[in-house]
Amino acid sequence: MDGEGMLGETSSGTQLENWIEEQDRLKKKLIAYDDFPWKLSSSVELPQGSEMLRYVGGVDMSFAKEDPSVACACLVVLELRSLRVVHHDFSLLHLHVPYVPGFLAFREAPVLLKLLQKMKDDQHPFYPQVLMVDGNGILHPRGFGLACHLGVLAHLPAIGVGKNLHHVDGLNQSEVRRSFQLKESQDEQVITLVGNSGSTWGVGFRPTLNSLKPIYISIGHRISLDSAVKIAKITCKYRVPEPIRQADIRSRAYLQKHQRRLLKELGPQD
DNA sequence: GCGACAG
DNA sequence: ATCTTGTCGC
Repeated sequence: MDGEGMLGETSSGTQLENWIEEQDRLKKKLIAYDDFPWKLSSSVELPQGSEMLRYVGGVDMSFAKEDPSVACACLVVLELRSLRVVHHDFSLLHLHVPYVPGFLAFREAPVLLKLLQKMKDDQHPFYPQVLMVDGNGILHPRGFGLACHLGVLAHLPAIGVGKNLHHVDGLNQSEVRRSFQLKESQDEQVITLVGNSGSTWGVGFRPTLNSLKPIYISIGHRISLDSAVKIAKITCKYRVPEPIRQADIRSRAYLQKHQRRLLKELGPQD
């Protein structure tokens, strides 16, 4: 009668407090600068032993309309130069954790981490050097979105990519659109997201001339905003960066293909 | 108090 | 996140 149960808890607020504590604890491990051995550009001579960025990962999840708790998680790895998928893996599961704005990671991170861990355990040659995440990084109420969460727990450089703006620190979509219009005469496709407090949360980015609606890039882990934007630019064939787009397409297709078996096997569970 | 709120 | 038809344009 009191609206509890939204989180499956018996005492309202307790779970949220735990989640906030967890985010604040992990946030202390966040690295907000380039912290990787590879290079983005080969314009200059390669110092001996230095490697290039070659394998870019992407993660996303899809859900069944019949039962929103039935989900498909997908991890893809693309070869940067060709933007071809060189690895993909899926996980079908039943989610018990609800989606709560600001706490997406507690719903999606566990299964995505498993997919990454599986590759690592197998010492897979295409294990990603950087991960693009369908969800924000520090562009988040407490500065620690899904991309940060995954990055820190997987010890992997990560980039947050949002298709909608999470309103934080006074930021809002119409404001971003106005900013683009002011610079529209020029070739400007990137708008820095500076909140009322003066801090920079990420950038609004219009990948193609067609896409009026921007995507929102923010730091996940072990990478600077500049590098994150560079990688977003070179992975965009369409509005959504290819690693995330492929994870999205494939997770949805896989879910549909196995829908019949899913509803029967996962449905009666619990 | 009311509205806003990644996926 | 998911539903859903057509439609405009290269």
